[in-house]
Amino acid sequence: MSTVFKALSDPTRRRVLELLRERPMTAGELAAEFDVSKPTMSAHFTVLKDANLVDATKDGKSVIYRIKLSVLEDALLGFAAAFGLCSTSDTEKEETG
Amino acid sequence: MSTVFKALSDPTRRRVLELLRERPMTAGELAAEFDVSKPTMSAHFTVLKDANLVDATKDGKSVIYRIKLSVLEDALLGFAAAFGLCSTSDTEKEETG
DNA sequence: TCGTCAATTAGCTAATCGTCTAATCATGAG
DNA sequence: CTCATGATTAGACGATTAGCTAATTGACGA
Repeated sequence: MSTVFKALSDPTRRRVLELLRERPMTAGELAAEFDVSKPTMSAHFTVLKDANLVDATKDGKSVIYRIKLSVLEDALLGFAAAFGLCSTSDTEKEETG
Repeated sequence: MSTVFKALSDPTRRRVLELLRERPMTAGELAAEFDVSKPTMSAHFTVLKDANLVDATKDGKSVIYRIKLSVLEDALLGFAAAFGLCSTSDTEKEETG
């Protein structure tokens, strides 16, 4: 949980996720969208991988990154539901204490 | 946005929010729930205040903290909605498109 | 086997974070 | 005013973070 929020706390990484929401992209394609060096982007990818928010698969010389929406959903909506902020079908509960 | 996610990235601060979800509490009451020093807790409160996730009001010698659910909701659900994970503005309704 | 390209690792720096103790501020009681 | 209490500020310290350049790895094509 901490790793997810930590990953989301950086604007660059949030933007990466938004880009991946459109379609899977290679590390190079993603890096081209930002003003920082490729090694820096690689570090961001590692943070996202550690948070289990993206999936990396090798394709020839490239690495294709895909967003894992279910993990993002679990973290965000699960946490929100704990505060009664969202009704995720089965996650609604009544804290009687 | 970054400040909110950064605030949520620490387990102590998430727990503070969960406690405040039950009822408003003073800094001392909150600090008593954790194993860290009061100045450390005060620093956590500052992070939460900077993220606009809590509100602090002075009451005599004490300071009462209250959660600002609407801000948490805005950040979490707003971001989730950007990924099609939750309905945009109707928390009652199902997906409207 | 080489050379090239995509990506990551290695090594470094500056800044930020979480934590502590000690000191300070602010309020209410005597 | 003086003291005690609740809370924050000041200052320090180790760990982590985001960033860079340079070097390395891994997968092609010639």
